[in-house]
Amino acid sequence: MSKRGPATHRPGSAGDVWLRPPGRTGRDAPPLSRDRIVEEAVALLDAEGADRLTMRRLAERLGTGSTTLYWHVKTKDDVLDLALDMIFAEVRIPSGDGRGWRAGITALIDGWRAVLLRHPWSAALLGRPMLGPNVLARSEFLYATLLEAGVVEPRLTAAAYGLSNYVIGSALMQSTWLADADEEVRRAARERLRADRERYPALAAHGPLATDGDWDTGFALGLTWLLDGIEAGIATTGDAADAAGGTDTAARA
Amino acid sequence: MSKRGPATHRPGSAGDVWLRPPGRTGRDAPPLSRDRIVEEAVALLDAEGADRLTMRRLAERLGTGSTTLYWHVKTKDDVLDLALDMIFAEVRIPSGDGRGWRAGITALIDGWRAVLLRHPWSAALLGRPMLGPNVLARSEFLYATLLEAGVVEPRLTAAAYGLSNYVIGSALMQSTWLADADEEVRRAARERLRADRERYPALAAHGPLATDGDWDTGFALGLTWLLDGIEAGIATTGDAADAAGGTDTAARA
DNA sequence: TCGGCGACTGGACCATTGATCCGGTCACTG
DNA sequence: CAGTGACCGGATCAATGGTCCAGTCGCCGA
Repeated sequence: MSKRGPATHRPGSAGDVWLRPPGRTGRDAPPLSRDRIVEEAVALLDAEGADRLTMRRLAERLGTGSTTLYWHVKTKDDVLDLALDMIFAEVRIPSGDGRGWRAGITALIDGWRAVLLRHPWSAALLGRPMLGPNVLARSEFLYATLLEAGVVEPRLTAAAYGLSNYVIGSALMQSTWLADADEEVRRAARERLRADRERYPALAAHGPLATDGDWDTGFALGLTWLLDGIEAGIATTGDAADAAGGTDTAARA
Repeated sequence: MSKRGPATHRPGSAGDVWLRPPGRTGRDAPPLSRDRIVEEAVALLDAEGADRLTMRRLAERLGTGSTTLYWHVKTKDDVLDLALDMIFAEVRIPSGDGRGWRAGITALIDGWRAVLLRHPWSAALLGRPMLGPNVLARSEFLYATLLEAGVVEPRLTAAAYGLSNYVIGSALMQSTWLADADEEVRRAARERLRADRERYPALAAHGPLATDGDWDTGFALGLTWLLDGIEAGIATTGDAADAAGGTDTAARA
């Protein structure tokens, strides 16, 4: 390693002058923008999980020093917030065609859930205010669709929140349970539950560990229940019911 | 401080012999058990939040050195897991009196939610397998009650998960939104949303920021929807409906 | 042509944190 | 009273988030 080491301290010059490539200190990669950082952060998070994301590792992947990142980003939390918002861009906002509000909302929620599961680290980050443009756009669609469907105020907030919270909770639990130490913790937990069978009879027989898998139908069922409840509220109140132009509303009522 | 300092290194002797109280190196507090650690951890978490919990601070509050904690506990995550399970002991498990399954489940879920909101740090920790005895006991009650009510398998898991996920998501969002930088971030967010009013019209008019507060009725509404859906499933399937001994089931069907 | 200015980069450095090493102390037993 | 095992803690390590400040590069006005 030819101990040039920390003694000389010549910042910027990576070796002798003769070895230094011309122009921009070498390295022809795009000049490191906030977007590139976040993009790479998402890749790193996808690949190695939330706790393996450090500023140094991220910088290394980007071919720069860790300090440089702080010029584009104030703190590490910024990176996380930006990454969280970025993946929400993957959720396609359903076009407001004539397929009714239920179809639109179902599509949105399903896409939302798919994204959260595709990036398992995201579930653990949901405990922070989500105010990025992509998140807001999806929420806007949700509120707008519910409004068009005729949902009014005491129930409007409940519906929007209920749906969001349901997705978030489901994704959080599922990705926790799946990603966290695959097949090892789960078997240990199963064993432990079977050992205490007399203490938790129902849980041991029908618990989440017994029926491993098939989260999808369970999720869909719960979603249906919520939507049914919302729809029933519209029918009861009755006002502005078919301002939505959705045939689905009338059909199911 | 009379620089006796790090030079001498006399472990265990906190000062001269004359100053040392007799017996057990002084300090008459109970001899530091795992329970006492977790108890204090919960107190610290309640008082200062999740990110202020360090092993050193915790040890300081307990009047010991940080190293000692690792004799009772393997890692910091252990402390968090134990703390999370400990607060669930506060949730009273409803007695199976004749008030029907809906009343029991509602009571459980409400208690659950109350605890999560009373200890706001807990919401952020939900992204880890919850296998403590207290959590398991509550889940056991949930499953047992649903089984007694006559909910069968495709819908059983969906019901149990749906309810849990709904509480978790709701508590996560609410305590995030409330605890996180009170009244400052919220106003900034409100402002930002009002600024982009034309981009997010529905959100700005009826968003979570507009109708600040009254989370309770919203939560109750969503819970009703879920319970209605579960109940409808029982009525449809019809088998083993009144094996529960609950009068409520028959009454509402 | 040149001086400098602003955008950007990174090596050294700092404080904090989780965790470990290892030399202790204490109550209790034979 | 020696010995044993439960328990304690100062020093220390490695990793991490974040800052300081000395640099480099492209560009723009004089």
